[in-house]
Amino acid sequence: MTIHNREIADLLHRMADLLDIDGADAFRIRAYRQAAQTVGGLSESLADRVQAGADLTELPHVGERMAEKIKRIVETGRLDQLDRLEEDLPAELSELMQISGLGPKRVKALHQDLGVDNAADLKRALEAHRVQDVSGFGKKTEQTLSERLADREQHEKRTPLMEAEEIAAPLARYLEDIDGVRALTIAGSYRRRKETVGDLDILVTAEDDSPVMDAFVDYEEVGEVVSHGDTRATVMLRSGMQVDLRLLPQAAYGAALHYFTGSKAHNIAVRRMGVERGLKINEYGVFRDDERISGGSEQDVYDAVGLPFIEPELREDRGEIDAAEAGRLPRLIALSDINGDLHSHTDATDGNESLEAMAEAAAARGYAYLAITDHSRHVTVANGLDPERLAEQLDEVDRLNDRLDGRIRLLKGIELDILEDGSLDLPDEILSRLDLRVCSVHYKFDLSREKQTERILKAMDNRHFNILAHPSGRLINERPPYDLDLERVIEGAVERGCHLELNAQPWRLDLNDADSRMAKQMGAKIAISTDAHSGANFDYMRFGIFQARRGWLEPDDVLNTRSLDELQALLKR
DNA sequence: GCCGTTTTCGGCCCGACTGTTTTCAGTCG
Repeated sequence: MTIHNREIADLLHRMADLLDIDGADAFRIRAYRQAAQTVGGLSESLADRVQAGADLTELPHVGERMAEKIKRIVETGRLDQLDRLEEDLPAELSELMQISGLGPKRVKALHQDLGVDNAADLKRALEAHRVQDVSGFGKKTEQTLSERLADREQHEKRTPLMEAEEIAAPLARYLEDIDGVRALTIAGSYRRRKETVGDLDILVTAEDDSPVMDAFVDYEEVGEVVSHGDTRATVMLRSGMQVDLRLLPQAAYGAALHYFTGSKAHNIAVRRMGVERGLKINEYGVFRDDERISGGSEQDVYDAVGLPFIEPELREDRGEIDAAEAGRLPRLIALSDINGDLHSHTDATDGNESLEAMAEAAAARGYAYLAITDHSRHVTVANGLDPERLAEQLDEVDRLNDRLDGRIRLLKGIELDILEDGSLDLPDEILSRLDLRVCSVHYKFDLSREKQTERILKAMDNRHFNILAHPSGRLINERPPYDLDLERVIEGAVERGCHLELNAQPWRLDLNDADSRMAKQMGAKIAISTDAHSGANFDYMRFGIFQARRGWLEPDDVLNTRSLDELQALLKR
């Protein structure tokens, strides 16, 4: 069984945590954490790289010794040094470190003084009020730990971006209405448009006498006030979302915006460039010899280190700094570049609205074209179309196109099922009458990596195959991606003149950011599609755009930025 | 443990808040 990058990253993270608890050198610990981050963010399989004899030291934060360890992990599934650490420190201690308020020192104290090795032990120790007697702990700490532990049990997942927006928008409106509040930005992964958000980091500037800090903790949705100072406060909302508010001087707003937008790895890289130039960069500004020289805008920060502005979606330390230095930052795609939608359903199958209503909704968004891609017959639960019903729909599309009089052009399409043997579930005769065919895996998610890959590649051999829909099949927080050699699938798509979808449904966002970027680099074209089941669903497009931007996509990488003529040329194979 | 057109040794981001201290350690972001 080949080991996944995620598992390698987990081992390295656990190594870092146990070293931390063991009191090892802080920079050695960080080296493991950085290497784990590199491994976790990689799209192509490290196991495959190792087998191909690739030089792993080319990866950021991976040196000779780390490369050797990763090789050993790939070969044996284990890490000797970690095994040795685990003789004295239970692996579960690493999980205790995830609990907010517990770091390496306290975890070690709990382990040594109370024999607490995991969350269940901790819960018992807290209930017996034995924690407050451990040196460095007290009654208050015991209380907060009890709350955090209970909280964690009911809410441990990151929040999808769309939900985060629904929580953030009313809070932002509430804060903006407080006396004296001037500027407000939600920073952090929210601003980087990451597919899920851990917590909200809100930055405000305000008049000196503004009651914003007090008003924040009084917000009606606040469940618990975690901390409450003059310039910084943290609350837990009743939804389970943690929110940090920071009050900043106007002059420092740009520097703070940069600092709190992150990512942490990006910030460290920028600060290091600052240090090389004799500058200190923190959330209050850019300093030379303790003298503040700028920091009112984010551009000030980038100016200080000689870089052009880097869009928040790119700030993940995935090469954006090198690209900025070389003047090769992408011109990221924007919502306004989108010219149509290539995946939508009507009430003929599992959509909620008529063909005409969908056409009108798409036209209202200024689109030049909309592909109607109802389900095919294999998806019986969705009342999938057989050849006869599809033929009827095609006639209806013709009639409607006439009535629409050029306001928008409906494309004849279908969402085909890729069957287990790699065939498509409608005959070629009817498929040849269509403008495009979107093809999906909707069942048999548990095939082996080899079989799933072959299944899709075989389907692409059919010359009617145009776009592979939601290529990984994952549902955020609900269903992991099926096992697939995505690199081979992309390669196969490029060879055959097929394309891949970035499905914009907020719970799919599939392809993800890293995979979108890999597809781009391999020369694939991507359709950003909403998979709309109602007219309102066309608004999901913005989430697809966010993910695409995080994947470094430019208008030229995307199918549905094209004019109708260009699109039709690209769909020919 | 990583990294390097100043360096193969000696650096590695840094400030706010809390609770337990009695001047500061631990944690977080």
